[in-house]
Amino acid sequence: MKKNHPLPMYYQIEEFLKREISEGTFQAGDMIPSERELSERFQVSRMTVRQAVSNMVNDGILYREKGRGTFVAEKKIEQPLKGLTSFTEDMKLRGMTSATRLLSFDVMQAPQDIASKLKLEEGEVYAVKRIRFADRQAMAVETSFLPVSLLPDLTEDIVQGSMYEYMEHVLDLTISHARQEIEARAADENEGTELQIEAGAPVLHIERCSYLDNGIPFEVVKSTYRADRYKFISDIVR
Amino acid sequence: MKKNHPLPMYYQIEEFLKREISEGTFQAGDMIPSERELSERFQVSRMTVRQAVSNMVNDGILYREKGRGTFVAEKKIEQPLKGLTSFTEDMKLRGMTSATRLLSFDVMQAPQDIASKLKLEEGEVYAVKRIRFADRQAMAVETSFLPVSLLPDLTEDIVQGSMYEYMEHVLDLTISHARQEIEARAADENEGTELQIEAGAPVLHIERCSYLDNGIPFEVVKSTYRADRYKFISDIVR
DNA sequence: CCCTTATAGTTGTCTATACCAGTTTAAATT
DNA sequence: AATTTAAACTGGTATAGACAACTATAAGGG
Repeated sequence: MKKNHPLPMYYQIEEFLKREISEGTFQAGDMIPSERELSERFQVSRMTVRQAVSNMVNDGILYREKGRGTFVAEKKIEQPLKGLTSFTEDMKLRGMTSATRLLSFDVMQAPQDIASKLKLEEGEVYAVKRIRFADRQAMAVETSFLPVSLLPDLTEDIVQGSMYEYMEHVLDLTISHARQEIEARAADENEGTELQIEAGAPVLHIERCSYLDNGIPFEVVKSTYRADRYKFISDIVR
Repeated sequence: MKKNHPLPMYYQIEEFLKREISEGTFQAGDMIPSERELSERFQVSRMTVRQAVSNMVNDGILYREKGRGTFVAEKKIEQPLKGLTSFTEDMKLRGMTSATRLLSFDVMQAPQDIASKLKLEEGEVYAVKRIRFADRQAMAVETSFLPVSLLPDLTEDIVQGSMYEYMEHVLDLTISHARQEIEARAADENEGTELQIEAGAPVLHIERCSYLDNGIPFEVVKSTYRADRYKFISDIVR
């Protein structure tokens, strides 16, 4: 425990508690040391301990009972199959190598439906069209629409790499959630050519609108996946 | 603002802020008064104001930017689109009337893939095949497999009604979560006849394995939806 | 033996203050 | 006028206490 600068004390206490839980020192249902005890052990004020514990309660790792103590919660459902992922992350999870070919990168006036989904009165969007490859085979064709106002300095280079990475670590934006619509379609001529399948073959069409933690929508993606190679998997809770 | 007993001060401050937001005094993107200003206005310490604001930040109503201020978030997505629903519930949410026609109700030795997904060494399952209608039109054909061991007294009558209702309220089982695989296919002859579409038309095929809160799988459902009438919608978080 | 009553331990709420780090604005300087 | 600097904000972290509300346990009285 470093008392001075490096990391906030409450954060170090969180890490200590999480380590003890993962190592089994504190098991599900066990009471952890009381706030006063922890504050004495780490030589910090009780409010600081409370901040650490409160964060973990919010994360569902601990729960408090007034007058009794603070306890370790049952471990949550196996990591709910990380929900919102980029194509690159998704393929990695499936153990496949991914690649991308940029078809076009334009700035345009937002089409009606896109503007409404991105809540833009009027405004320009980037339109990024890419073909996604998995294990060297065309898997999907994908068009992303992003507001220029949010990402003023987007370049082709960034788009070629991991855009989520760029947004989260360079621009310091936090990606929060998305709503997705999935339907089956027959491939049209264009999609057929791009995905090297016959027109009329079934494809999986996914339209996703993603949001930042402040609730602002930042991306609409329309993807078309080859149905013979791609299966969409998700976990849901009741 | 009552200074003494009735409700905690931080709670009253939360209510004040929520009211101002819902009345439009503070709109999405607006900065709310600073913590120091609020603490002076309500004659409480800044830490108390922080507790109110922190709760609302955790709820996604507000967001903080260090050095700048605290702001009202865009109003969140309408109800997080209840995840795991039955066909009946799903159609109701979409504002459609639903109906079901039972095609067959059998007890059989579990097929290989079903047995493995239900974690049955060997054992019998109910196989329930149904056509689902929405607004009087065929929407999907669906086959459910359920272990006889878990639902020894399942009857045709129950299956005709709401099975989730029966499980949760009669058998007192708690349905917890499910994993779903979604893919696009071309309808085969059978599906075409049952759904009144041409063979080869695109359909959405969904396979779902559902679990109780104790982790035991209790149902595998294979559904085929008409692509021209059904779109699968889900919310996901990062 | 059962029931009541202290008592000690827990979280819940709150105070008044302090300093830090980042952002914006206004003043001072060039 | 443009640039730099300083001041005045903002939220982030932390202290050292205090009393209230609730729970479990141990002591005492019937």
